Amino acid sequence: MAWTRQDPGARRGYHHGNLREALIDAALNLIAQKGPAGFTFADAARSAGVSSAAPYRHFRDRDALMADVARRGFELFETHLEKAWNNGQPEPFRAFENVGRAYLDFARNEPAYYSAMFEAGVALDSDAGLRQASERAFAVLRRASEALSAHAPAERRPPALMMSLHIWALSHGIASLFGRGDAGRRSLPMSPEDLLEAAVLIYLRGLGLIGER
Amino acid sequence: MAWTRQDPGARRGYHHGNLREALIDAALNLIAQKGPAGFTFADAARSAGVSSAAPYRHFRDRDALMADVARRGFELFETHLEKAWNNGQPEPFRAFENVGRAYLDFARNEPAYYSAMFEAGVALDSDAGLRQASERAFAVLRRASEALSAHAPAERRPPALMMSLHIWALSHGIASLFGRGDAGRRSLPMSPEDLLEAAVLIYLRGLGLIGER
DNA sequence: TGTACATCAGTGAACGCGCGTTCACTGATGTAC
DNA sequence: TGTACATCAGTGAACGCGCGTTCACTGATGTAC
Repeated sequence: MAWTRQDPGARRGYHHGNLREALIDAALNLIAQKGPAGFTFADAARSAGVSSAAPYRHFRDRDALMADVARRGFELFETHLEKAWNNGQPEPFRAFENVGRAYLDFARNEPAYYSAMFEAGVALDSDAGLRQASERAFAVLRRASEALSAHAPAERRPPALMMSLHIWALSHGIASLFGRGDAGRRSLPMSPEDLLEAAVLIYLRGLGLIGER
Repeated sequence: MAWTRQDPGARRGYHHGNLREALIDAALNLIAQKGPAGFTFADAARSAGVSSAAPYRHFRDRDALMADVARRGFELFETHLEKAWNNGQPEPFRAFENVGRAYLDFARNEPAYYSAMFEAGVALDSDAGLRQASERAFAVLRRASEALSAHAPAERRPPALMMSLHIWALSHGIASLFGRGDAGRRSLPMSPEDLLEAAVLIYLRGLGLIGER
């Protein structure tokens, strides 16, 4: 837990040095432990080893902190998805599946970010940067869908926006129902990854983007 | 707000008469207004017009109340889905789409139940009846998938369990991302219903359960 | 290089508030005879 | 039908607690000259 700097001796002097980051790390830990509703402003201050008044130097209130966590989450999410898509390399269909897997990986490995992004009830309009970050993450799905859609004959090319919304909803549904790290609320006869992969294959076949097996 | 019996004059005497129900109604209202984390045990008591100690006669704590709300939600959900499925009448594919629409309707019209069921972090094991109710609701999707799957030629009949999990995840994903009453967080170029219907059609085509348009 | 000063980023004490929970109590209801 | 009694379902006062927030303050840092 070195990053939370609970140890006063670790500080460089009177000033914390990096309190803003430390508060965000503390929030992530607390969300991961107790759920998106399970942390307070005072909690975060305590974890970071500062007085309960200190966070007000960096965030207006708990919601502002939460919104910042969500924004960072979307930015991280975007880079993960982008890396998985890898410009459609080595091959678009394979890359598309990698994106799906990256989606589930993120939900599982970063449950705190995922909660803040999708479950904490943070209003997307609360911060312009937040909405932008959210849209940039979605844009990766959209670009991937476009690249795949372009493989279809022109006369029956599926609309890429709709396609990306479908994939998003499917991934999100599987992630929130079955794919979370801690809870794992419902048991499954297969892994969330296999479940998603099967669904995407069926869906793409339905679009005529891949052959009849 | 007659159902919350805020008016002391409406009570029949010293006893409330129906406090358990009133507390659940109060919880539903408060969840709908302020989100699943946005109500307290004391809040519910106040809404029902009783002292803050009264709820302890009916629920162990706030979580127990929440679990009961979720259980009732699943039961209501089941009856809605069952009614929409209507034993596959008048025709299985049409009935299947009705189930999808009923799913979204429920999420939109009963956001408080939906929150308690899927977003409040209620552990399914906290109550045996809760898990059962949850499974019975899912069983409707499963039966519908089986009926549809049976339409395929025996040698390439899709596994109904997987199919129902896919439909569930898709519906849940669309409902939570786009289909909620109050927030409506993300705007769409089409209605959630149309989005789901399109996805289901593509999916069923991918399974070979409906023809190539 | 040194000094004076402005600004920044913390402290810690204080406050009001609402929540959860317990407790002895009491009015209302149901039932045995 | 009436009475005595047990049980049920509330009251209301009290408590300790932690949260959010404000405030005057002060040590640390940066910068102009």
